[in-house]
Amino acid sequence: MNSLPTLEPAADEACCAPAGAPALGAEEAKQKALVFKALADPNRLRLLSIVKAEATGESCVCDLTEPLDLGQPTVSHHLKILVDAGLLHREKRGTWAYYSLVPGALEQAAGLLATL
Amino acid sequence: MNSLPTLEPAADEACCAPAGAPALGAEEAKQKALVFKALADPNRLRLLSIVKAEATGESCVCDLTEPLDLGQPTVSHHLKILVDAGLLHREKRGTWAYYSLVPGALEQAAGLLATL
DNA sequence: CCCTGATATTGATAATCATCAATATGCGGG
DNA sequence: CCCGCATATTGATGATTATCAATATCAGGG
Repeated sequence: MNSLPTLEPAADEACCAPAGAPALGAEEAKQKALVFKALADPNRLRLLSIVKAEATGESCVCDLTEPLDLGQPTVSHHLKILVDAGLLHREKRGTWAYYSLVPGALEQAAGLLATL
Repeated sequence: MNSLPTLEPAADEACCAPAGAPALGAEEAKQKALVFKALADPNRLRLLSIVKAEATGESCVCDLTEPLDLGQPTVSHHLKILVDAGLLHREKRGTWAYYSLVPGALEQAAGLLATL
């Protein structure tokens, strides 16, 4: 249903830009923009922050709706965007869904800026 | 006219988060989201990339409209957003406007992810 | 002093997005 | 087997946003 490589396949172009196109190509730019789009919302940044700050490394949706003062469907929606962007991992155990940071994902997102 | 601290005043809060709020606060999140909002557009990423790749370190608008296949007003609009976000610097010499990367701005933006 | 060219601004429009209410799904307990 | 709870999905609505056409600003040249 989705073909969003977003983060993982960062190595989709050769090391040397083809002569005449040293700068970011259109498709490459669109891919990178997807990650920043996911980060471009205050509530999503707070979600990442809360999950990161959790001692266990994971949080369930029920712990996330209250501090953000948002409805449960809205939080689920934001979480889905973060998962699709490759930033969060989702694991369902019983009735609860636990979200955790994808290891290295934030560092990789930061690295996107270095390779502009 | 604008009160967008965005990048520069990153030191607007104490070093230690107030007890009870270990995660990102609402206002802090909004500020950081502003920077990522500026980065969340493919054309703006390409603008940054082109300016960065330029040997002289700067580009004028006339050199930026063509590779992006966008109208001149649209490019000016995107450039303004990048300037407001603290990522680009604008200098007008004669009839031309030259844009250059603000030194360290991309690194600082990347650092925002480390301090979530 | 007008004229040309480069850039910025304004106004309008279509697309995207954040949010909520309502509903669906699916697990665990009685 | 039905019920309640946690989460996901759908549909609708209001708010942003990206884009363009038209116009304004403004420097330099004739």
